[in-house]
Formats: sequence, structure tokens, C-alpha cells
Amino acid sequence: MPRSAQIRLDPKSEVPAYRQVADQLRTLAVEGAIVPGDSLPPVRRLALELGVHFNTVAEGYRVLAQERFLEITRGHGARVLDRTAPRRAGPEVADHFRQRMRELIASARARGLTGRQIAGELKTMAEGLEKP
Amino acid sequence: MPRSAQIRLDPKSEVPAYRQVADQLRTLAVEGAIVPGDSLPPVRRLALELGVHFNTVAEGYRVLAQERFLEITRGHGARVLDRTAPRRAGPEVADHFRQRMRELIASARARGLTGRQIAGELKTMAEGLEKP
DNA sequence: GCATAGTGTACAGTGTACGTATACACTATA
DNA sequence: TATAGTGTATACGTACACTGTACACTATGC
Repeated sequence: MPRSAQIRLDPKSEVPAYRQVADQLRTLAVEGAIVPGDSLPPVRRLALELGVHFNTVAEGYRVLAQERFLEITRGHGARVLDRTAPRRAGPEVADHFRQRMRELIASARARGLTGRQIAGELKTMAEGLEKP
Repeated sequence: MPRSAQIRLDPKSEVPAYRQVADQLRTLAVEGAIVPGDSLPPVRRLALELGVHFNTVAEGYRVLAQERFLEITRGHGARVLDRTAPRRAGPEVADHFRQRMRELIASARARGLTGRQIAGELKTMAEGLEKP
């Protein structure tokens, strides 16, 4: 894993630590910051950096292994897989995405972000997705 | 609460039920589907509809009451408040929003949604935010 | 007034999830 | 083959989610 691809845990978050690890690694993989063939740090080393127990990191790795993002082998470490793109998603995936997005936006507005600011963020992300 | 403003729980979700209640009500409030002065259903009735215990719904109501979205009074019920807009958000709110959004997008792509599809969703929402 | 129904609240009990400690099994390498 | 480095398995303490039940407060009809 390139040094630039750092992950950070938020102790105040309601999301459990092992899932933060999984979420952030998945994001890095999808965005191409880590690519197939890359080796992830050993659970003990990453755990030390993040300030948690190595079993917590291992659990995060296992989540991603189950999603076919990683291949884990004893004594060898975790390696990023060349994940075959899943077949076209059904409508429930888009529905779920929309709902979570609505909630996330509502939460941001409730915390003082304006519709204008949020719209700007969304457009920036949309552009990044269309012209990578 | 208008009948059109339905909320639904996903039993398979990793998000606890009481937080699903809070998240969805917050979304409805921010989007204007429920407005100041509206009365929410009694916890026992909503709980029956959702298939959970009324204390679970009550906990969700309390989350929103703490955020100043609701006023709860014994024997009276829960009423939507005229929430004064919070002062301008600091940069950490936007940062947090961006990060969560990245993870949400990555998760959707991992499930088969294409960048094109997601970009379309984002644009639609951005437009909805700018011209309400 | 008073009884009664309707409302949210408090608190204890149960099961589950999270994070940790520790011992183990497998692999690489000298 | 010895040893260090890797992930795995299991047990345990703690906190959390949800429920059951008893309670307190308010509204309403008589």
C-alpha cells in the first residue's frame, strides 16, 4: 500500500473501528489509490498506526476479503485482488444509494451546510466520476 | 405527520432501528415533508407499524429532540419544532460530509453501480438543492 | 372533581456486537 | 530446521440495542 494511501480512524464515530477500516480500504480500492497486486500492511503494523488491537484490523480485512477485494493468506499477508466488476446492479442498489444519500445530505444541512455548498460538492464529485 | 411521509425500517441494515427512525425523520424534516407544528404519531402506534418496541421509537424521538427537531411532552406527544438554522458550519462539517460521500459512492460502485449512473444521481440531487 | 384512556419515561433484563488478550497454525527465510 | 513473521481461533469484559413492565403526567368525558 502506497504511503499516500493513509487511513485514519475517528474514535468519536458511531461506526465501529473494524468497519471504518473496511470502508476506507474499499474506498481506496475503488478510487484506484490501491491497485490489484498491492500488499496491505500486516495487521499488527496497521493496528499500531491506528491505535487499535490487531484483531480489529484483521476483522476489517476479512470484511473486504468476503467482498472479494482482498486475498488473505496466513504467513503471507493481505493482497489486493483484481476484482471482476460485478454484473449490472439491480434497482435496489440504486434505491439504497439514493436513500442513504438523502439522509447524508439532510444530516449535513442539519449541521449548517447550505444547499448551495452541498450542491457544489455533489457537482464536483459527479465531474470526477465522469472524466477520470 | 402526513400519511405520505412514510418511514420504513430495514431489518438487515447494520444501522440500529432507533437511529433509522431518527435518520429518516430528520430527512423528512429537512426536506419539508414534515413541518413545524406537525404532530408525530404516538410511539406505540408508530412502533406497531414498524414492527419494533415502542421504546425503540421513543429513543429515536429523543435523538431528534436533542437535535432540536422535536419537542416531546408526556401525555401530549411529539411535535415538530421550528428549528432555528444553525450558524454557518465549520470546515470539519464539509470534510466529514465529503469523506462519507466518498465511502458511499465507493460502496455503490463496488455493488455494480456505474460511475455514469452515480454521476447522474448526484446531478439530479444537486439540481434539487439549488432550485427547490 | 374524578375516573379513565392516552401519552412519554425509567429501569431492569436479555441477547448481540465490539474490542481485546492470548494461544495457535501456517509460511518464509536464513 | 530453527526462528521470525504472518493471519486465525477462542474466550472474555464491556457496552449497546431492544424489549418488558411499571410508572408519571396530561387530556377528556362524565
